[in-house]
Amino acid sequence: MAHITTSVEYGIHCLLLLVGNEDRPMSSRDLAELQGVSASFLAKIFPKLEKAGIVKASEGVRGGYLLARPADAITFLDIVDAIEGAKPLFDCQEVRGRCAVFGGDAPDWALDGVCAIHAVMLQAEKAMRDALAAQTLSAVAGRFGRKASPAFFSEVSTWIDGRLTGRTAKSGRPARDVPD
Amino acid sequence: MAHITTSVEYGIHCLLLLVGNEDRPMSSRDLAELQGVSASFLAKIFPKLEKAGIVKASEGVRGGYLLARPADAITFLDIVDAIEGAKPLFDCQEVRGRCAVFGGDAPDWALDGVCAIHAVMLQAEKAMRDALAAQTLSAVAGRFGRKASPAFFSEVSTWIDGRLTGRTAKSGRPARDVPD
DNA sequence: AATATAGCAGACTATATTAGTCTTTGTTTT
DNA sequence: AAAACAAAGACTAATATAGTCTGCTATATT
Repeated sequence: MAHITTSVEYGIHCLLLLVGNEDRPMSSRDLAELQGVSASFLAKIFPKLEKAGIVKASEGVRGGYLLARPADAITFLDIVDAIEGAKPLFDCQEVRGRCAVFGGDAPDWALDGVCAIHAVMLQAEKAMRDALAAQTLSAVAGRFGRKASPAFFSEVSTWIDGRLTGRTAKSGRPARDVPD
Repeated sequence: MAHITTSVEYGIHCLLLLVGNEDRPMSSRDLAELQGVSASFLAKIFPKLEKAGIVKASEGVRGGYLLARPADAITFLDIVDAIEGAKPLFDCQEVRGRCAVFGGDAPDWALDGVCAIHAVMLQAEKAMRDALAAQTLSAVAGRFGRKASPAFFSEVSTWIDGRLTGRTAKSGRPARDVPD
């Protein structure tokens, strides 16, 4: 699989939907259905985002998730690290110490500091992480907003409202379904 | 596993040993033993480096591998792409088209161009690739050379010579073993 | 010419990770 | 009390990686 996983992709899509949504928590189920992805899979992603302080959860019937911070204080790097746990781009096997001429006992100069190859990889990883850190949720949401049709956001809002008003009032059925 | 694999790590270690080795092909077996890694695993890596034009192979008894180009014309990116086949950092699932408000038929504006999230990931990937492309084999070899003990290179050279003179002369036994 | 040593290709195994499901528990609103 | 939520964890399936083994062809040395 790719280094940046599907979990991150789903997570970011959800967080973008939460931008500008301050007072109406959204459940992971609704977020999943709105986007056509697996609800039980999303349910495993959000606790990680919560532990990282990116979203805050509220339990109970009208519970759900909201952004825990302003969208311009959440970077893509924050999200990637929250979900994937800062996994390294490269995992050095320390081959340098195994050279046969050392006869199983590598000298100090050979093991001192970071392996020259590893150093290059760390530099590349930093370049990637810097690029991710330069992108905030609000910037990307803004970019998308400029592209989306004007009607889109109100349609989404209506969809969510339909979801919420369908709750508890009558049955578990979403409000889009034909009422009796 | 990490995105940049152990195969790449082994490959680069071997290529660094081939820098400055113009007229004495080294077999993948000797490269493996010199570095204490699996010979059969290395044997699967080198054909990829050859197809990419990074090394050239010679068959037969005194055969092996040499760099196919000057070491300052081989970048880490060349090596990573040769071995891993340019695999993407991020594999976009095109979630944007599945939004429930589209009702299964996403409008053009939603699918136009590259997904906003994907664009960020491509930018991060480019930053990483640029960093890898900026590092040549000769630069890293030079950096290592400044760090290594002066005796190291002649010890390695002696080890290789021992390997080669042991060939064919008597048996498969390397020349380091006691002669009769 | 014979042989050992080389590259190369492909089948094979083991293990780890990822994507995804399902069940249980506890909380909160209505 | 019932329904809707979060959260935790056990579980499965598919894929990728690391690594082994076998067989084939080519070639330099003897």
